[in-house]
Amino acid sequence: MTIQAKRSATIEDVARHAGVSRAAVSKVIRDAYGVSDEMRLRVHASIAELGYRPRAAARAMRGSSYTLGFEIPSIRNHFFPKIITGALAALAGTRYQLIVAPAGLDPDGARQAVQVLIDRQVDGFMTISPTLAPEWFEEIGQRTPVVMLGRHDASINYDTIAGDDIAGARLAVGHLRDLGHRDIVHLTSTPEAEANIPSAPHIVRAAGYERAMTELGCGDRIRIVHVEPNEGASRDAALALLSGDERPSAIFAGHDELALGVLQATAELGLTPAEVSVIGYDDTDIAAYPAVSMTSINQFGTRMGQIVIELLLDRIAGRTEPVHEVIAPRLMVRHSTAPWSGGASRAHTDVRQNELSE
Amino acid sequence: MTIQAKRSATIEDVARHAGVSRAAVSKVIRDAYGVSDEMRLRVHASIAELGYRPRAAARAMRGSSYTLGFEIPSIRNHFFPKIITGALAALAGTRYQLIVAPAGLDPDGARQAVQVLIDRQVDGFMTISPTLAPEWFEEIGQRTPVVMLGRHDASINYDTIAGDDIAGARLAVGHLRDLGHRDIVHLTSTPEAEANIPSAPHIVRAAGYERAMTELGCGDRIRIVHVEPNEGASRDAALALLSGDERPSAIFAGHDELALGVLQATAELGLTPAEVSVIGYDDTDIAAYPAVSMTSINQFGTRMGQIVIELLLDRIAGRTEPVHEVIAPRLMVRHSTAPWSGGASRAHTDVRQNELSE
DNA sequence: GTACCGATGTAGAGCGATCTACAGAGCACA
DNA sequence: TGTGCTCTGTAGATCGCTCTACATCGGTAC
Repeated sequence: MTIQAKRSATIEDVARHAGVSRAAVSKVIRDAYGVSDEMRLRVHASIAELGYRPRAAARAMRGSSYTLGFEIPSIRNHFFPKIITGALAALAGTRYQLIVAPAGLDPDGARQAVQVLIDRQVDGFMTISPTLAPEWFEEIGQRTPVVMLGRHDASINYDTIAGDDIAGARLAVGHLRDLGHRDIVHLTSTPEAEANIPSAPHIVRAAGYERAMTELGCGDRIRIVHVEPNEGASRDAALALLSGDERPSAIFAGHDELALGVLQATAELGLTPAEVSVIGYDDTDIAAYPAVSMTSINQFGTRMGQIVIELLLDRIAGRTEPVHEVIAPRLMVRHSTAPWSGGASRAHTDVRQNELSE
Repeated sequence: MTIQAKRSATIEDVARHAGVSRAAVSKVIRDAYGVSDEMRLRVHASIAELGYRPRAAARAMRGSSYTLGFEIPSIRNHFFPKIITGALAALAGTRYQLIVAPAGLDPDGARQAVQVLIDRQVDGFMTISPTLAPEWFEEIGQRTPVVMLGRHDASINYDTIAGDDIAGARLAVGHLRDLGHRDIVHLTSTPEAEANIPSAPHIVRAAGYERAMTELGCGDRIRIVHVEPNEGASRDAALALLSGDERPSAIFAGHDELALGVLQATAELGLTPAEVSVIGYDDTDIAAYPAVSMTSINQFGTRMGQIVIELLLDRIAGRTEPVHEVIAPRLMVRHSTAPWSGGASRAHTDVRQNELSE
């Protein structure tokens, strides 16, 4: 054991150790054509003995980095880990690795995170950026496989995968309607920028809400409330809404975090689900937690993560036509929704547990 | 304009466009010594015009990649996002970027994730690996700055940052003791491998529990139950524990996820906090959620994330002596703990020693 | 006038892989 | 025996940066 910190082995060291050329070693580690069994064995033995690991940076200079990247907005949203879990499972057994670039805190964080991935020369990446321009991704998509998650872009140079937000909104409104609710408010978080991207999930959900309300005979009750995308703001908005004159009988929130804020407000006001039902979107684990037990729309995030990987690997393998996947959502009925009491003070909360989850 | 998808600009293009040498451009983008103001301006103008971005891979070949990496175990644990949030804040304004390598699903996932980061030649990384050998990190630490989070290793080639788990356990036990509880069981998740790392957080918490129990006059009631680290297993174990003859009056869980499983069990058995109090560790956001309202130990994860970045940047700047940070935890009292009712429903008899062994 | 000096810029090697082009061996077939 | 083909393995260029060594230049000191 030498004193100085030894540099770790390079392909050159392996080649010398095995008594072959660098190119030969390269072929072996890439499983490329033109290697005899005997050679393969010898090289693998040397690799093992020297503890050699190819440097991703050097590989990326000419070939591929064997790295896929995920750009993730605010990591505190519990929906995203589901996607990553699914992706990791799909990646097991391939030679590809996953890195995650969390969007930073400033407004331009998503774009920067995408740049981080491109700068690292990932072989493909997934992005969840409701606010970035499609044109930008069209351009990037010409060079690097891209999957956009959540948005329903009609892209040609990149793929998309999204939940069927129209159907999801329909499920939510339909469920409330079945329970006798008519005054259903939609609470959504639409930052200014997102308003420019009509294919963004929240925009589509809102459109789905309007359509469902109309189809179910509540077209005259359509009411959409916009709010900053955090639980506190949602609670405040809900408090105002629920203590005003025109109290709705149900609130359909654009995602679970908002719905949790609403639940907080109903708790503070002492309102039961029979008086004001609440339904979220994403079915994050906190919604499923028994003490919370919030009705929500499940988007099958784990499955989405798997498909993202499949789409990326397909593109890497050469596919050029765009694919637009849409996943049917599913209603998860829990205890935050109940038959409308008709405006009476208190009513029973019947127990309908739906324990299936991811 | 040509038809083919244009390759993005390289340093060569910028140099030509600005009418200077590659080396000059390199100096400008690295803010290195020996650049005139006039030159800096010209180069920056060309960079902007061409939309040039240096490739991380090429930089990593000779210099640094300006990338820091975080190895994160199971991303579904809500504690880790806090750390990342803190790190992102500390990173804003520096030239460094953060990438995250999620540990895969197989048993060796943590090691592989660390390798992913090393292969990508990050300039430094953080790891949360309760089970990997210190020797391995001592060796890596000679070449790359490493911060180990959670473990109390007495390392010399890498830094550590951890909550004061002895103090945390003391807070938990002390709080329960103050409420009149004596039969306090410690529920901990210790996979086989972790048992070999005495500095791992769960091991230290368990030791802290024993010490606190002894100091607070409950040395004869020490009972430690091991369980697989997931909510379901925890619930099952709690159900068994709470419906057995020797029902404890309180359960101190090694982390929130386990505590949530216990809460589920107490809910199913209809036990109130006055009968069986529950306390967790990590103070994840689900614990703070009003409907859950679980007493827990806060570890200041966001602050930890900041410090991790500071430690890494310090090392990169040349520090060689190890630093071992310890963060004092804080008790967050909520509604899952309450003064002991005195065992109204059942009397507790003798208490056996725990079954911890090898 | 010569020597020295600091400041600025350039030339060219080098990082560790991949990839293209090609050489040599072995074999089949006319 | 000569030709052509497949199969293995090698040589050497190359990717886009950084870094070391050195050239140049104007100013100052002696």
